[in-house]
Amino acid sequence: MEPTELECCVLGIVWERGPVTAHAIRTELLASRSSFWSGSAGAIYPLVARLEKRGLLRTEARPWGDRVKRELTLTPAGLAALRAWLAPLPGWAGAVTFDPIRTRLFFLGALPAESWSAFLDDAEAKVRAEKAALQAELAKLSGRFERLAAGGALRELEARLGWLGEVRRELAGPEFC
Amino acid sequence: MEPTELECCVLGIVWERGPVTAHAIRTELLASRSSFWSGSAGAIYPLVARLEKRGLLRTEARPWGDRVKRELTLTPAGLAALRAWLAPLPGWAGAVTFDPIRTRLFFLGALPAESWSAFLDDAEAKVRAEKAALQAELAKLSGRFERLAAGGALRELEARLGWLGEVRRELAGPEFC
DNA sequence: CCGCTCATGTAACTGGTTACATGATTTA
DNA sequence: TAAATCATGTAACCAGTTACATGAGCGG
Repeated sequence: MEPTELECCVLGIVWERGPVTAHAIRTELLASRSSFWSGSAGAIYPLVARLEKRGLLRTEARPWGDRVKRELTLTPAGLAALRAWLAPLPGWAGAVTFDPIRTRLFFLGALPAESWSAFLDDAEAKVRAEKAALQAELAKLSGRFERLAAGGALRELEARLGWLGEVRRELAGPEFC
Repeated sequence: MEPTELECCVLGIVWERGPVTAHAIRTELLASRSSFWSGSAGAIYPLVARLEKRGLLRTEARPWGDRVKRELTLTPAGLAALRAWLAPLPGWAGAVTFDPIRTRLFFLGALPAESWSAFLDDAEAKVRAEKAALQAELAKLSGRFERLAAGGALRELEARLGWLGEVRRELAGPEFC
């Protein structure tokens, strides 16, 4: 079966970070700025077990007290799966992404016109906050692709801010509609 | 319990389109450019039943042959739920969205450097195709908020194209990393 | 009368969430 | 030594997917 985005993302993290524990993967996902990746234990541990059963990951158990610490590495099949996921891109890769603000704007007419401005203030404040946090993080990144990816996220947030400004001008303007 | 994004989106569609059948909601979601909204029957029909049980939707059964056609309308509680969903925005509303291309770029180093350019070509072609389709659709839209939302989606796609160009320049440039 | 669109559903499955449970190691 | 962090898992649940099943109405 087609692996999920999260599964392949985990393969990618293992590829990049060398031998890692499932816990380290979790913390990396939890640190991600995107709300898409939760990294809950209930997602990661079964997922890792799944990938291991499919032969994409290999775990090496290290004694740690009277428990074991399981360090994950990619198998050749795992690397192949990662590469197959990277390219070619799925058909929907270019599709418009899910933006909760844009989705809500569709139905903004259900709120009284007096509150539209407050809605836009709220949206702008939240995007700006995210942008500031991302910029602070970007300054600390060193990896080539990490920086490029963060740059993309930054451009996305800037596009949203520009758009919110346009929406504000349009809604403040002529009411003929 | 907190309603899901899909549930509230359905409330919004019912608010906007007046009395509609569940089927019409499906087709509207299926037509959406975002791959996020699938509108499968197995999602919509149980969802509508759920919203009805919670008193957010009311259905009026119309005889149609020897079956019934169920037309949905918002209840006052449904309108209140829709408004509560619209504002205030959830804390994560400003977060960076999920972009499959950006996610993959993180791990592009797992592919040989010779194939990076093909990856970017592929990504650019897919985003451009989406942009063209969206522009064609935008020309046909008439609703104020519909147009504004589509404009936001367009800006997002343009930001991604700009970013892909930047990535290309960066990767073509100095290899010192 | 054939095929398309409108229309309503169900059943099995699955990936991910929330919440819980446990214990080792490190650091203040 | 107490608190924070590292570490591994499980159980119940749930929303959404895929695939299936059925049938009305309509245009060619």
